[in-house]
Amino acid sequence: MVQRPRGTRDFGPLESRRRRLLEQVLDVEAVCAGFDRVQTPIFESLDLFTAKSGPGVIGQLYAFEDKGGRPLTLRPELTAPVMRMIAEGMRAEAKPMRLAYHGACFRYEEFKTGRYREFYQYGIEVVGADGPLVDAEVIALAVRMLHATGLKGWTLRIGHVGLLRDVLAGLGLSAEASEGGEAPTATAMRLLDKGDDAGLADLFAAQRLDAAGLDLLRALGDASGGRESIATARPLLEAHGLPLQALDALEETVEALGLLAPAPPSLEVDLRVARGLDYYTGMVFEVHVPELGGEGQVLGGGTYRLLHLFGLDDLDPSCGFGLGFDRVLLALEHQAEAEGRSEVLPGEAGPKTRVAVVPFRVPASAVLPVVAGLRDEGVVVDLELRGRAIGKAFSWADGVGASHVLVVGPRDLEAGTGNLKRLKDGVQVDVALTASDVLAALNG
RNA sequence: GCUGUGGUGGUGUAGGGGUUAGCACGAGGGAUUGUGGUUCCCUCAGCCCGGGUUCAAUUCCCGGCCACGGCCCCA
Repeated sequence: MVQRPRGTRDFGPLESRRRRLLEQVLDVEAVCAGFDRVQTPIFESLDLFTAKSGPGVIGQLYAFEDKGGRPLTLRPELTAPVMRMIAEGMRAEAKPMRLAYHGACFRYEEFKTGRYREFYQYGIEVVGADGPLVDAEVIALAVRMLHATGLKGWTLRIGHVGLLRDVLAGLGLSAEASEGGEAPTATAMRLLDKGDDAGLADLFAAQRLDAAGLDLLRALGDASGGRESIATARPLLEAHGLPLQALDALEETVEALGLLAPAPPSLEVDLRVARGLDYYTGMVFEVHVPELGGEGQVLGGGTYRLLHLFGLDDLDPSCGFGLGFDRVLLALEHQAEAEGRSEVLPGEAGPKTRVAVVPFRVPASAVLPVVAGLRDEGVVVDLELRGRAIGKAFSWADGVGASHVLVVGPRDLEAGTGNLKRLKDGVQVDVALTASDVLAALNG
């Protein structure tokens, strides 16, 4: 028995329908916010990702060579390919560009719930503009999308790595990497993001820095909560003579967000959010759900500089986010189960009218015109293909989820009619064998 | 990368060193050659893979693979 490769999944009819619905829900929000869908190849040049993330990523890539020896890889994410596409063919587009995308990505790593080797990402990018209003538009779209999916209980955390870097530099931490190590600021941001206070204290001691700086970081951490934390942070920064522009921008963003999107179930302005990636330069944000344990982050993004890698310095910085399609779906499924709902997304059960047409001991050609005619009208029609006995035909119709059965046997054929039975209550009527008559009976 | 638990028909399960490996749902056929979702009968189909211990392994041991969790990581 050949099995599917580790970390991959099959999606049956119900799951497929659910996935298409979720994608549609996200698309509606993206389109209404002026975003256009784009698509990039499933595989790319290996260089594209090593340029963005360093050579260390190769270990987690499905990398290979084609027959000409060209180094390629299945894409591990979608942001870099979209940036590449912009550099390659969208230089003449009106700016800023609002792009949305969805597709499979591949990472070779241990998989578990919410984490697969083949996984799906939905994302958007605003390219060619930056500032508090852009940030607000991006977060607002994320909020509107999650809101539209019906997801509950999620937490939005907004931070600002530019602000954080200012603070750390102001406290005397160097942004320069020591030989073979990471920069002290980067270490500090990682520790802050994890909430590792002891680690921070060690770092300050090792760097021979004033422990008063630690107190400031703790105070900023304590200031994290709702949007009022911005007001709390302001005097703290002022007291240390640190710049306030980033904080002002963040305040403007949060204010605009409140006007552009419904209030999230929980909002935290948390200046410790660091996202761990060094190409983020300004506002950063992420969304967590409680259902997924350690894999609870379902969305993340922010303002970043990547276009300069493609010679488009003038388009930096940009802003966007990636949404973990699989994780959002998992969280929705968990929530539906907890509430005893069988439908995870509305409408996933399929069409309510579905006609099973059974040619019973008559040539199938006698019913084919009405099958085609009904399909022309957009009715979902199943045709019995195995010449089953009448009783079995009904069992089959029930099994495929038909709402009605249209039986055409010798007697009907002679009269030019068929017998339409509504399975729900067993009501039967004879109808002429034309699409319009059957349709009328279905609606009546 | 570390670590915990588990793998019996398609699905869900019972059992257990020697068994006709049980049950339910499912699928196919029949009772019922023009009316299903009730009933009855028949059929289909299973001990994850490899090695070891043993007269004998689906059962015990080791390894692998797969699945489900918790850390590390997560562009």
